[in-house]
Amino acid sequence: MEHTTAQHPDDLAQRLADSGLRNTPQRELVYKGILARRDHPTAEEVFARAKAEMPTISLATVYNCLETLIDCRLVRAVHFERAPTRYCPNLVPHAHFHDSKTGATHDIDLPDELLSALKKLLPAGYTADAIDITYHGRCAGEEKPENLKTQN
Amino acid sequence: MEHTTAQHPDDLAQRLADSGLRNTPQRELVYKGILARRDHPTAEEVFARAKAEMPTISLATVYNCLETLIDCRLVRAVHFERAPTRYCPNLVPHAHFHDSKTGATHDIDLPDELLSALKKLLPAGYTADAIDITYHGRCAGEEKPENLKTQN
DNA sequence: TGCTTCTCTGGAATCATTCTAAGTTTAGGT
DNA sequence: ACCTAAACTTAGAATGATTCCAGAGAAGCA
Repeated sequence: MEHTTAQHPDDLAQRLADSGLRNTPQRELVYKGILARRDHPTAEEVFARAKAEMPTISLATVYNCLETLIDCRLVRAVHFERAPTRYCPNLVPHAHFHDSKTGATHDIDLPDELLSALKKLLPAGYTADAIDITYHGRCAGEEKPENLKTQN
Repeated sequence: MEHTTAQHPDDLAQRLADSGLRNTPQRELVYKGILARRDHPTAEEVFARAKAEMPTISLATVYNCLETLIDCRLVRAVHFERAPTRYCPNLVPHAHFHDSKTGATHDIDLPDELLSALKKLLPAGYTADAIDITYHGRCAGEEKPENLKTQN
């Protein structure tokens, strides 16, 4: 459970340096693509955003960069069933609400009490490093958005 | 959130009939394979168990039967990251603890209070049909089991 | 019995992701 | 400045779980 909040492109260089990694244009671009909108993009979507600025960037590089960002704890991977992995720059512990109609994803903040209540459910000897929580349902007033290029 | 408890091979015929589906040897076998052990097998593992009794059964059929069992609410699909889907005959609302060393999976019962506390976190207008909760961590006293054919 | 529908099956197809091998860049040491 | 090793990027091949497909089998019922 990591509470650090970065959220800013400038933090990237620092975090990379801390991990003994290099700051590259590709990594900046990928991070920027995730930070640009809080819409939990897939690798393909990040790829598309990056490509707009650097047409030569490859999908493999996007995957590599995403992996790096996760290692640096600047980004979290989010999974819904076996759908393509989504990437999230919100580092505060939170759950995800997944709208089954529109496919939109919303962050839900988790109070500390709730997290510790969850941990209390574990039998003796069990240690949780992380708890993933996903709500599946519908949120009113959110019809399928006209422009869903980056949604779903 | 479905609370019905079936857990017995005999319930299969009834549930299938209720859904207007046929009871077939393959469906019985697949269900039996999941009920046999509470070890959250993958489709491949269920396939292996079924094949032992019916060598002609195909993997596609196992996938079909699993889908059917899920539709009948006799089985739940469980996902850990993008690893192969696992299948679970425990229908009582519960979370999963995933041991990151051994890969073993344990059910964790969820008190109703906790589920309603979780639902209270949702903004107005959000309705959750289901909440998936997964713990990632280690449980003491469980070294990598000697025989891990069906684990991990 | 014959037809229609539901199932099963093997193999091909899909698709996100990872791997590979080769080319490029970079930080340091000289 | 120059060289080298290590870190990066890239395109394309490979992987692997799952789904699709088209044909063959059973089962219910008119």
